[in-house]
Amino acid sequence: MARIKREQGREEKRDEIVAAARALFLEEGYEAASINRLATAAGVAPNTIYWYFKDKDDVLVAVLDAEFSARMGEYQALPTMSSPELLLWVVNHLKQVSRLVGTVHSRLEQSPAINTWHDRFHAFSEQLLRLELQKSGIAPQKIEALVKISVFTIEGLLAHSLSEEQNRAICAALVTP
Amino acid sequence: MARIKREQGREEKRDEIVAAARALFLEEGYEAASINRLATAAGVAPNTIYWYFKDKDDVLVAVLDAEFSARMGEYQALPTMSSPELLLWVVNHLKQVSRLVGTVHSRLEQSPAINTWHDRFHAFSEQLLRLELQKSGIAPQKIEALVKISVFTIEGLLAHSLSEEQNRAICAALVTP
DNA sequence: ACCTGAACACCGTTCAAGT
DNA sequence: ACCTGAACACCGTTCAAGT
Repeated sequence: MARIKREQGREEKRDEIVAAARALFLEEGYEAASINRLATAAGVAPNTIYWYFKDKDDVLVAVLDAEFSARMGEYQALPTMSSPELLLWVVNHLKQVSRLVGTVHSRLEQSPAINTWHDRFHAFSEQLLRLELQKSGIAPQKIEALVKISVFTIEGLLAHSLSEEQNRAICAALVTP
Repeated sequence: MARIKREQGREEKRDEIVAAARALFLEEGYEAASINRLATAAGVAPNTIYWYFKDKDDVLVAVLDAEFSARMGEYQALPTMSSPELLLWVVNHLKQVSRLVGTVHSRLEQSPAINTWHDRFHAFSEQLLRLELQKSGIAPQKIEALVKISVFTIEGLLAHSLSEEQNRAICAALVTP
């Protein structure tokens, strides 16, 4: 009993740190959000972070995991859409966490953990896109190239923010050749 | 006379630091290449760097400028190519400095100087691409979207390294819809 | 004008010590 | 098991002092 209660307490504390980290990483960016500031925001001593996480990148992975499972629910509850509409929805949705997307790309080289997370996320996203493009009747031999081009375009739209009209035109041009 | 000679000496010293920085940034990455290591490589004291450059990002801008003007010559001396061939040439060429490309994107938020350089480079590259696409007879109303998609795809190919065949297929799919 | 030694305020992380 | 104060080795940058 006591053991179970203690375990729950641990999970909750961890979640608090993750929530504080998500907010800080989005508001100030990963680099500017020091362990010191994060610890203050979460109400613990700086080195306490290391009781719950291996290092700073491990905190980032936890934030990404939480974000991913939170947003997957919304995706699955989505009504049927055309392919360009769907792409635009994804772009606008990810735009709210585009700072995290940028951080992931900038940490790829230096953190194997982030790299692994990134690979998994890409494989997952590409599979979703592949199914979507198959449904919309694209020529099969072009699908693989189009999947990559679409993913790269989504990343580009997130990194260099354009107007809503430009986003729309680009998503439309992608899937209607 | 003496003044001119001293000015040349300054330029040469600056160029030496830039050359050392280019090598270090490519070998170890911008973040890992500390001012200390850079100073050692260039044979000066760490704070001497600050006599020639405003800050570390200013060194990066100097490296980018040098790289840009060095590579522009090769581009202009290029024989006539089809659009997909040209895209592939650019990708393979930029791949040799893809670490610099990644660094630029990861510093965009934190450095106004890098941001300015990045904007200029994008404007320049997009103009080249626009002319190229006009020559190859793409429908005019689709050119702007295709320019962006092409740029984003080039960036994607540099960031996530794929096989040569995949690169070729993707470049071909881009300009032959 | 050019260069430096020494210091500054920070960073992520570790460790011995407490409960 | 959980948390901390104090320290470690680094970082980019600044400044007073030298030539």
